[in-house]
Amino acid sequence: MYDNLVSYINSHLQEKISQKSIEKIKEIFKYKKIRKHQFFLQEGEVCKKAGFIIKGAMKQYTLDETGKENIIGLYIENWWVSDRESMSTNTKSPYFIDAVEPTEILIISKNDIEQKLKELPFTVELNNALTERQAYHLMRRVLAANTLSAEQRLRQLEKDYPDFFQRFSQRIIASYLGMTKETLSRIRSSTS
Amino acid sequence: MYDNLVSYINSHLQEKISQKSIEKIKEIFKYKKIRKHQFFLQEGEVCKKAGFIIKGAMKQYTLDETGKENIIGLYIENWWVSDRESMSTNTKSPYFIDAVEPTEILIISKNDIEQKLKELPFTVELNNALTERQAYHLMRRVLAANTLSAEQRLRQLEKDYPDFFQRFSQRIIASYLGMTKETLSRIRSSTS
DNA sequence: GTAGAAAGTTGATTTATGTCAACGTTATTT
DNA sequence: AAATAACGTTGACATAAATCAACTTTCTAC
Repeated sequence: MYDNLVSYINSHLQEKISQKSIEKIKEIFKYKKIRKHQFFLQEGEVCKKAGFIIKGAMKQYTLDETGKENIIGLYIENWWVSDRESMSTNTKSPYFIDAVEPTEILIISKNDIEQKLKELPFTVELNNALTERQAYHLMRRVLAANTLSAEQRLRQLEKDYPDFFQRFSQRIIASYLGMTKETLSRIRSSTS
Repeated sequence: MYDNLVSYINSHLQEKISQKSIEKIKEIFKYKKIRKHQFFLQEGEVCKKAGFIIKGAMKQYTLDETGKENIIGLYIENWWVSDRESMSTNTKSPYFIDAVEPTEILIISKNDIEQKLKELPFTVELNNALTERQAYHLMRRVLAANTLSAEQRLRQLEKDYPDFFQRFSQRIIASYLGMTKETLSRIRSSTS
């Protein structure tokens, strides 16, 4: 159950974590099943946790006045979900995060992050690596949004994250790419 | 000369840094003047340094085939410039960074970051704080690009970074916001 | 201080993408 | 298995923003 997380951690560090650390991780992270459509985080909450997806898929989004979802994050196995800004600044999150499929997740509370996780030697390095990766990824998306056409953004996603197309509906992918589902459908039907 | 940097560092930490650390900083960071249009980083280079702007303004951008600048970052006093992805992954940068005004900057080399800076107790915490802030900022920009109209994006920038409008030309701001200079001009003239 | 370049403005036109609507298909739920 | 809802496709149309071009104003460099 914790294998994914442990190998994930190892893959982001210079050296493997100790058996003792593994035990600690098993203590701190709680296994949870999340049904489809169930929320991990809701708008207005202050985010008090982070989750590591073992199995399943989730989406992060805002809702506008008309009820339309604006999807800004898609996550599958071996990805983290959280609103780190809300967590670290203690402010209400503008985001919803919910499960797109039945999902299994390892959850750690903000308290445990701050208290128990800090004792583990690898967390600082790991946290740094993850935040940096997230920043690079977001930078690419800003550049894509500012300079690429709808079709080019789609092609980039097909190349970078081909798995997404098996896991998320076109409606969801379209929103993630900042276009309508109709536009996505037309691009696919013309140049498939 | 180092005052800006020291107070910047203090403002991002729980407790003030020691006099000894300040001395160390003065040793490690080199003061440099950069003329207008001079490059801090060019496309194709592996980025080997980071800079802290004391005075002046810089822009970060890619160039497309037609020679058009796609601006993805604008920086003024008390901001950092670097391509951290290039630096940490040792890959060629796709970005140019140059000075928009005569600029004064404190530069630290990658070597010194890895060797000398690591000894200082505050750097890990600081680095984390900065990367997180960058990530939050980028997330806002992705959301803005995907969901806001040209006018709304402009209004958001006017609100968040009013200083930019005194420092950067409309051509530059338009590109940063992902629109043409003509569109920006029209928005400003209609609803000024 | 003048010449040339860059920036900014405005108008006419084009284009990519959004919106609205109708309809068939595929999933879900009970 | 039927009923319902969500998804995906297609067409007609609307619209925000890009493009192209001409022109004025402001910088910048010699």
